[in-house]
Amino acid sequence: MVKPPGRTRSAPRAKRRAAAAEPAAHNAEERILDAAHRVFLRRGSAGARTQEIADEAGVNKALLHYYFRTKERLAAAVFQRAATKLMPPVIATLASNHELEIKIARVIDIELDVLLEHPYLPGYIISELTHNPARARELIAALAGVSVDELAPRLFETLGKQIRARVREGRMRPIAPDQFMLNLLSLCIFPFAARPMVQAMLRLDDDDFARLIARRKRDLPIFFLHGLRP
Amino acid sequence: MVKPPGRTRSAPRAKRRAAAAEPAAHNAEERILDAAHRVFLRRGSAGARTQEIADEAGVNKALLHYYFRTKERLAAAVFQRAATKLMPPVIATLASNHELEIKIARVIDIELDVLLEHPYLPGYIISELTHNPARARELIAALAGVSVDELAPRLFETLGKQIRARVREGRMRPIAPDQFMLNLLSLCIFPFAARPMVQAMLRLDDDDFARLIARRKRDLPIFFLHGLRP
DNA sequence: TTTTTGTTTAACCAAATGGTCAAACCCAAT
DNA sequence: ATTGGGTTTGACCATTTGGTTAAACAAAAA
Repeated sequence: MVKPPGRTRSAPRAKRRAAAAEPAAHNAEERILDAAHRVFLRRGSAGARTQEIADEAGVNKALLHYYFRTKERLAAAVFQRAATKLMPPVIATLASNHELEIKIARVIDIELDVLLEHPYLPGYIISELTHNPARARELIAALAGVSVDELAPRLFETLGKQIRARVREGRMRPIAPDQFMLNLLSLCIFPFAARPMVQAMLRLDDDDFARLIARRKRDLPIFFLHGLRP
Repeated sequence: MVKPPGRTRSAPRAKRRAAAAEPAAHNAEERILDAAHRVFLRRGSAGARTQEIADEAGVNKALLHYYFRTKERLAAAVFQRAATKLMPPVIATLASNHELEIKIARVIDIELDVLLEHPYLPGYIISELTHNPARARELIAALAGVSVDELAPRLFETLGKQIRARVREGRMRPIAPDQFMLNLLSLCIFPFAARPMVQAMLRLDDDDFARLIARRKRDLPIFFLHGLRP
């Protein structure tokens, strides 16, 4: 007598219970989403099992179909959530009105902080996007609520303007804004995306890796700025 | 009466037939491996289906258990093959005795060429490594046949020596060899790893993307070298 | 207290999936 | 022509997996 199959599910609104018993806390829907996040991130959406998610959420498997109709929808929810955590900070900073040098320093600082806190996001997102290119649309949609048609041009416009100004002053070589951004993001994100490879190749434990990133946080701004000098 | 279960399978050695009929050519084992390569790359090893591989190889599903005992082993074979295509060129170049500036130019040139030919390798490898960290060992083992204990030190030693020389000449800021390599690889590989994201965000079709990479091929060496100047 | 409404579960189910096996097949050597 | 070994296949199987359903539960509304 519940949930006529096909209905869009009006979000259940339970909100009592500040801290529950066994697993963590929160209401069931959130616990499921959190568990799904963990499981999807370590297994990928093809490798993730609904049973494992249910177990990790301390919940019956059927309940996760009650809240999220299908595994696919749950995966989409997790992906959106992950992408939202990763991209907006950078976009916002790059689109801001700060001076170019400040922007660079800020993006590096912010991005590396976010990534240190969620080291496996890049690997997950890249994996997801590689095996499910359709997700790219969801990603850009989630970026800021605004469409990419609106955001990207504005971002590249201000960025390009700033670059041209620096070039006129003779303080910078010309560079296309998209290459500018690509270089910046490459240097920040890649080490995390390739983290297992990096750790294996350089024989680093987790602490070593954290130190490596800390060093990058110091060095990258200079490296990047010098790279653009005439 | 064939293949006693548990035996390691002595590699079958059929080698006649220069060009066969339907699918492509080659003997069955190779066709299977090729098909597996394609399927694993686009679906990931968790998402890949043995049936799809068999179909794409034009072969009965049982045959692929005959040649590769399990899906897991087939996946390992494909991974090794993929990793081998991607890493050795760079390693060899970096470990060579060329001048540092030449090395940089060469690595960028070679790596971008390889990646243009196999654009989805980075995404696949990162995905695989993220969801199956154990593969990291296989990777470094496949790198050159030599163990990482042997290769990495030699590589970083010559690299470090060259860097220190340049620093002494006042032509370069000091930088740790691992950071040097990480920066170089980041700038080369990331755009391919994040290709779906990049294309969606910058609204590029495949040709646009190829042009973007062509431009990088010109710009990266200068960017990288300038980044290291004092 | 009884009803009602949203939540949670145990028990099931059909389809998909990796894997097996005995038989058929092919081709070279006897 | 017969034999013998590697190769290929159709049919089959046990499990796993995403998904469903009817019933139980809990707490607020009547």
